[in-house]
Amino acid sequence: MKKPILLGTSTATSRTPCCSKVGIKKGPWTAEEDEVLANYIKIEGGGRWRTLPKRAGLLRCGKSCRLRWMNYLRPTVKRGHIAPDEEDLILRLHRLLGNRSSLPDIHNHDAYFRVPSKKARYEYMNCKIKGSYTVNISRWALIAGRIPGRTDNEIKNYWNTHLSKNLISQGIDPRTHKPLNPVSHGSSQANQDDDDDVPESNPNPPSSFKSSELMGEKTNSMDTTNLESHQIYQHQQEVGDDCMGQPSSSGNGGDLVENGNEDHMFSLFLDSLITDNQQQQQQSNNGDLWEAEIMFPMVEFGNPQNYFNHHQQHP
DNA sequence: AATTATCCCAACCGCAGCTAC
DNA sequence: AGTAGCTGCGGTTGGGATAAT
Repeated sequence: MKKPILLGTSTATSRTPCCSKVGIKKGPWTAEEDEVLANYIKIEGGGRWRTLPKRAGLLRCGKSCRLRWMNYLRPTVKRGHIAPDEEDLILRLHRLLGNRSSLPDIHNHDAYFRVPSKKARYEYMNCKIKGSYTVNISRWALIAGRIPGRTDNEIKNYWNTHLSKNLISQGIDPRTHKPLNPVSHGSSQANQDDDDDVPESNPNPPSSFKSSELMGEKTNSMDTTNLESHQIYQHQQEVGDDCMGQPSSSGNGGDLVENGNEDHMFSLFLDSLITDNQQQQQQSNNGDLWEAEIMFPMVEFGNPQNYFNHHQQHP
């Protein structure tokens, strides 16, 4: 159901709609519109979405243009079925990243299991570096960023229509990746959290897992030499916001070089998590997700570097 | 063959934090 | 400091495609 418009909020009252509803076309795009949009972006570049439709001569709102470009018209977008290895990666990344509401409050580790404030969540998801460099690492975008040619919308749709149902049919809560009926796995674990709405992603968060260590997911490059020979991992560079090389409003084009080391480190860290998660599943009796979750060893590592070092020492 | 049910995904919507002024 | 506009995200919907009856 549609959420009610909160007229009392400052944003709701002050914001003008993204487009004038009068004369704006909605619904499926025609081939002609696609051509106009693609040609325009090819020549003029993307960005400035609000004014782009007028400049391009389209009777669409900017958001619609952006969405059409990002999810369909971009040359790097891959069409077709999700491959099994892609599906596997989506599952593992979703387990690692959890639901949006389970993202840890990085500024208050004691509150790790509580639903973080939206502010904290935003700061976690858009790690702000040195006041000018923000990198969006939201869940679907992050997952999509690991799968070349796939968009966050596609990943999200695939999750909602396929993977979540598969998990439910296996008796697994797709939100928490834990059994829907936790009794069979021991009540102490299942009921340790009084707040039923809060998934228990990582019972032992890294103590120094701070924002500066979470960055660069969508734009970084990576060294895959020490990782599993998974073809997917090797094309991460394609994933970035390819708005024709224009920096986004959030300043993605900022301190990439300056932060390259941390950027690289986080990428390696995430890959380590993925690899480790896969190993845990293999070791846990044909992929018993519940057992693998319990065994997840983030507690051993105070920060991503330690975690990564460990994996290099114990591949 | 016709009708109904279900699936799937492209597209829409509102929200919230950002930057610019 | 306050406000307006921009961007991008997650959640949701509508309708076409397909399957079942």
